[in-house]
Parts: sequence; structure tokens; C-alpha cells
Amino acid sequence: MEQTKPPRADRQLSSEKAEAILEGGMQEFLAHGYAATSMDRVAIAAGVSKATVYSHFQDKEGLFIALIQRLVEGKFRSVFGPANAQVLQTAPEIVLRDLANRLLDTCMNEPQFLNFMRVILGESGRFPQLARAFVRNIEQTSFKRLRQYFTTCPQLKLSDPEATARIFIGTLVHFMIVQEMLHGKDIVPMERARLIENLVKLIINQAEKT
Amino acid sequence: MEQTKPPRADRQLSSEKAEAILEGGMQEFLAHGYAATSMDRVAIAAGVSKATVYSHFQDKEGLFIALIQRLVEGKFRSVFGPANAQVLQTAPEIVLRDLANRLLDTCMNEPQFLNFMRVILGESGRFPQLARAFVRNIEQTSFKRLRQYFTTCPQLKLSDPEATARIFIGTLVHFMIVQEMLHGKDIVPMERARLIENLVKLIINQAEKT
DNA sequence: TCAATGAACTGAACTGTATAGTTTAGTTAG
DNA sequence: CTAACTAAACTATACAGTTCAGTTCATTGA
Repeated sequence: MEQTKPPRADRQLSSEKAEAILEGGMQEFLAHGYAATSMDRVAIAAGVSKATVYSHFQDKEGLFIALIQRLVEGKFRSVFGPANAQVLQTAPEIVLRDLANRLLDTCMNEPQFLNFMRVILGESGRFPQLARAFVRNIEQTSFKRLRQYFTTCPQLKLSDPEATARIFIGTLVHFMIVQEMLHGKDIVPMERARLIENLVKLIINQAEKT
Repeated sequence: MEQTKPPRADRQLSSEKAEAILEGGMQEFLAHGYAATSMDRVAIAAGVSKATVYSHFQDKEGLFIALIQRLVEGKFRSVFGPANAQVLQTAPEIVLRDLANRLLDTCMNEPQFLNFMRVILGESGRFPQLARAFVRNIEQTSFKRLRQYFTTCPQLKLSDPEATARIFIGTLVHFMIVQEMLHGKDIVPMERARLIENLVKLIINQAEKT
């Protein structure tokens, strides 16, 4: 078969290649971590020549940083869910339960999210700027949103909304880490709904008490 | 120096060398992660020849697994602190506050602990058996201990001690991850005592309510 | 309409270094 | 004497990053 027909003539646009490289780099880096990822495999995954990779990004570290920054600022920023508008009309019990469920759902529905967290946590010693970007874009945002809700919700009068927000998010994130990331589901089983129910009640009762 | 009993069946290798290799491997693997650690540097760190490393351990993966298993079962098992005996006489408020402080202290006092967690979390996708060993030896143990306390403490009558234990530990572990591991101290500052105070009050009030 | 230009890209070879793991010849110590 | 150990060389592979000759294609200019 001597055919060499190029089936499709792609327009040579630099930004499309850059996009493909970031996409291929995401696959590789999230699957194997920083050190175990090779630039040859990134180029193959991106469907691009190695030289093109190095014409768009300075080096392996530069690609990795650009890639993680992008994920932190875009793709995974929505993990902690957007706040609805008329939540203040709804009972806090329901709002909080829904929020918790949405937060944990997002981790399951984004299959890459667990690997993303693994890379962020595993490389947080060698790439502290990426860890800080994660905190700034994801943790801080969710703290702020929840504290805001705790502060403005008429039925809730918490003495320290910020600390309560930390307890809420911390409980759920740790649950996700132990059950999913560390494969603890069968070792320390716990129904998601049961944990959420207790967490929500703890906060509601606290508010009623004051 | 008293000598060890010379067993004969299998190969008899010096346990001192094995110890040194595990120690050197710990330094290297915890500092650089699995993929970025070289066996040459492990041998140098252990003060041992490379051939000796391979006579004690089958390969890099075998050394890594043996090493992490050991850390999980020994060195870092105490992180979540031993339970005292006469705690049941003390007010729960004080017991829980002390427990939380001890838990967070241990992370600071064991400077390697953060890197240990980074490796466990970062490699949990490629070494699920190590992640499970971590859950079995550290998370499960602390859940059990705290649930036991919640169940037996006369002043506390929690409706779900297991879930409450998860909330307690999850809040503290997440705090440690965000503030220390992800370098979030300056981005999302939070006094440790303030968080602990709120967490403890949340649980105490819940108990009084019932 | 048709070259001609030039920038983006390709594939493959290439450099230099690092790696996992083995082998060998020789040394130490019980 | 022997078994653990050492130092160093060695094999074979992989990697980051570069170079280069050649291809593709859109734009230009006549």
C-alpha cells in the first residue's frame, strides 16, 4: 500500500498544537506523576512531534507548571461547586446536604480529579507554587463561599462561620481522600449519607443552640 | 556487642546492613518520591555498596514497598497518639482539645511525616497496597480509638460516635494538609486553637443537646 | 492563476547523561 | 575457610533536550 494521501490538511495554527500538547501532557502527567512522565510519550499522546513540544514550552518543568496552573484555574476549579441563587430561602439542612453531595459527586464524576489531587499533593514539596495555586483557587474559594453562606443565612447564627466552613469542607475532603484516593472503602466503610447527615446535624444543632 | 542467633536455613545477611539500607532508602524516597529516587543514591545514603542493596532487596520496588510498610507499621503509627488511661475522669472538652493538639503537634515534630504523607498520597494510584496499609494502620486505628472514647465517655452521648470520629479526624487532617502540606498558611490563615475550639464545642454541644 | 516565500511542523538522528540491575575480582571478619 | 561485603566496571535502556533536512500550507505578489 503505497498510498500517502494526507487525509486532511490541518491549518497550521500554533494555538491548536499548544492545546493538544497540554491535553496530552495532562494525560501523561496525571497518570504517571511528574518524574515518571517522559516528554516522548507526551509528544505521542499529543499527536505532535517532540520538537513542536519544545517550541511551545521551554522544558519539561515549564510544561508541567503551565499545565497544572491551567487545571487549577480552569477545569477543576468547579469541583467545589457553584452556589445557587435562591438558597437562602431553603432550609439550611437541605442546602448543606445538597452541597456536600455535590462536592463528593464531582470527585466521582471527574475521573481525572483523583489523579490531579494525587499529583498536587505528591509534588507539593517540589512545586510549592502549584500547591499554593491550588489553595488559592480551590480551597480558599470554597471556604469563602461557605463562610458567606453561613454568615448570611438567617436560620444559622454560628459563632465562627469561617471555622465551621473548615470543619465542613475538611470532613468531606478527608472522607474523599480516605475512601477513594487511599482505597479505604472496604477497610473503613462508611456510608456517605450517614457521614453527611451527622455533619449537617452537628452544624444545625450548634446554630439552634446559640 | 551481643550477637544475633545465627539462623542457617535461608541466606543469612547482616541485619545491620538491612537496617542501614532501609534508613538510607527512607531519606531518599521520602525526599524525592519513588520515580525520582535512584538506587545509587540510596546505596550512598545507606553507606553501603549497591550490590549489598540488591542482595537484601529484590529490586527498587521491593525496597520501596518494604520501606513504606515498615514506616506505616512502626515509625508513623504513633502519629495519632496513644490513649491515656484515666481520660474518662477528665472533662471531654479537655480530652478532645488535648487530643487534637497532640495530633497536630506530631506532624510538626516529625519533620519527615509531611513527606511520608506526600509519598503515600502521591503513589496511592500506583501502589494501592501501600495506601491500604496506611488506612489499616493509621486511619482505622485512630477512628477506632476515638469512636471508643466517644462511646464510653459518660458525659458524651453521641448518636453516631463513628461518624463523629470521622468529622473530628477529618477536620484536623485536612487542616494539616492545607496549612502545612500545601503551604496554605499565608493564603488561608487560621489559628489552630480557633479551629480546635470550634470543633470541640460543636461536638460537646451536640452531646449536651441529646 | 501561479509560483515564491516563510513560518509551523515533522521525523529521525544525535548528544550527553542517568538509570536499574549484574558481574567480577578482591577484601574483611567470624 | 566461608559468607557477607566492597568498589568498580559493565550492559542495556531510557531520558531531556537539540539539530536538521525535508514537508505542509497560507499568504503574498505579479
